[in-house]
Amino acid sequence: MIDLKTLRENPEAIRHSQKVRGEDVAVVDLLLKADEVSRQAISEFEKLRAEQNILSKAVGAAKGEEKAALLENAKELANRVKAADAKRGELETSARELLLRISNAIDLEAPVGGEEDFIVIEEIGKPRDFVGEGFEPKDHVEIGKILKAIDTERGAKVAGSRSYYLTGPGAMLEFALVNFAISSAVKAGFIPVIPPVLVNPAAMEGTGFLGQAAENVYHLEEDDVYLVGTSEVPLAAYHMDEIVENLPIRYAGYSSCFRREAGTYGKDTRGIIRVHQFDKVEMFSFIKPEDAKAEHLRLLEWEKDFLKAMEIPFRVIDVASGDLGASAVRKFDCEAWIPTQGAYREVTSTSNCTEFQARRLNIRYREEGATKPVATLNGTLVAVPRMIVAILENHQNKDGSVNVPMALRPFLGVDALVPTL
RNA sequence: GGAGGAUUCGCAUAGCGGCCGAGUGCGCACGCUUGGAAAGCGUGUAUAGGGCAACCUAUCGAGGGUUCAAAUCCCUCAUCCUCCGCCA
Repeated sequence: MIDLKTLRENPEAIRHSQKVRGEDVAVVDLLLKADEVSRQAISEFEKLRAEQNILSKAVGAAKGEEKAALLENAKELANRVKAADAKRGELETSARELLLRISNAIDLEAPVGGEEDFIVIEEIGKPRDFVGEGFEPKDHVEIGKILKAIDTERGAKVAGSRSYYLTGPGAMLEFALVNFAISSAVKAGFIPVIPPVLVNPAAMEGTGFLGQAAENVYHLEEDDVYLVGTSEVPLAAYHMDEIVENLPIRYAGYSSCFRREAGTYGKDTRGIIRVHQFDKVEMFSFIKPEDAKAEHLRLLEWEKDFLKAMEIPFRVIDVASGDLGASAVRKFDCEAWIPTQGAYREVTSTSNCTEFQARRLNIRYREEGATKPVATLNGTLVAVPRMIVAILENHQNKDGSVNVPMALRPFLGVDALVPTL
């Protein structure tokens, strides 16, 4: 949620933000009006309430006839207070609803436009020349089959489309990736966390996943809990309703992630690029707002380090305004080169959410006696299936074996994955 | 799933329907004292909204209700603890 005071002072900035995001601009002025009306109602209620408090005390002190007379007044006043309170409640609720519909005020440095309007910030590493090497690269499904590492057919049999088994070397690869990721994160000062993946509505709502993103979230109706699509949710909500100290606080969460992938029927139907369930190590920072931009670049740097360690060619893009989540003011994606698609595909992503999530979740820190909302940022360290895709495809050999990146070898215990009979 | 008990200011606790936004202890901050420290003494110590301010308003797990007035009475829910049952 955005800051109302800032909105009152500079509504134009929010109007502009809504516009470049391709979202409703009119809601800004509706909110301004609703805010004014509700504040008026609050002050009316408070005035009456103050009167009532005084009168009530008088009733308590009075005796006999005098008391009876005061009670008469007090009853009448109580009704007016009740009415004013109800009105206040209604107006506050409607103002809040409008407030929750407004996305975070975009970073003016973010490129303007839609999904296609990203800016490539840099390209790191060079795609391999498979033609020059004299063979046609196989896609990860095929290699996965040869290595007995990925089983999408049985995944579909048991769990439906977009499901898979990681077996043998595939499973070992996950453990190696996760162990490498966590140990790197710990070295960098992150606190490793295994969070709950089943969360209550407050956590889901507070992180902004019940808005436009709601259709991609699994909801268990009987118990009114949600399966998280990312550990960002439980990590952000971890400090809900708290005043935190010793910023920055950095967590590296390892969890399963669940996504309905509604409305993606035609896309990425082959393989494990887009799946309903996967494991991920996510970085999450709580930091002073003035340090958020610098932290965003640090998170990006850690993501780049990981991809470099995986020896995978990739590029970094600055995602355009229309393609940002509601909480993010700016987002950088790292896209790995996928040889069989001849394209860069998103493997990690980092967002600066400034104080947007913290305001909703009521997470603050102290500064000069006052409390202020913290800034929150998140970034993927490794999303396992997509990283496996990138590794298998980029490091494959003609015979279907796959070289293991140097950094992973200590964790995997082998230099190459080779087909077995 | 069943039966009890609990939830108050960072922690531990007190709290009669009006004198309770709330006492006490600990902790913390500042001051006095001291050569310095401890002890002792004193003062302060929740959050949020509104107002230039004095100040006002709200919040005693959450939400409803009764009442002129609710931390206190009633209802619903959540969480925690103990016991029983069941399962890991």
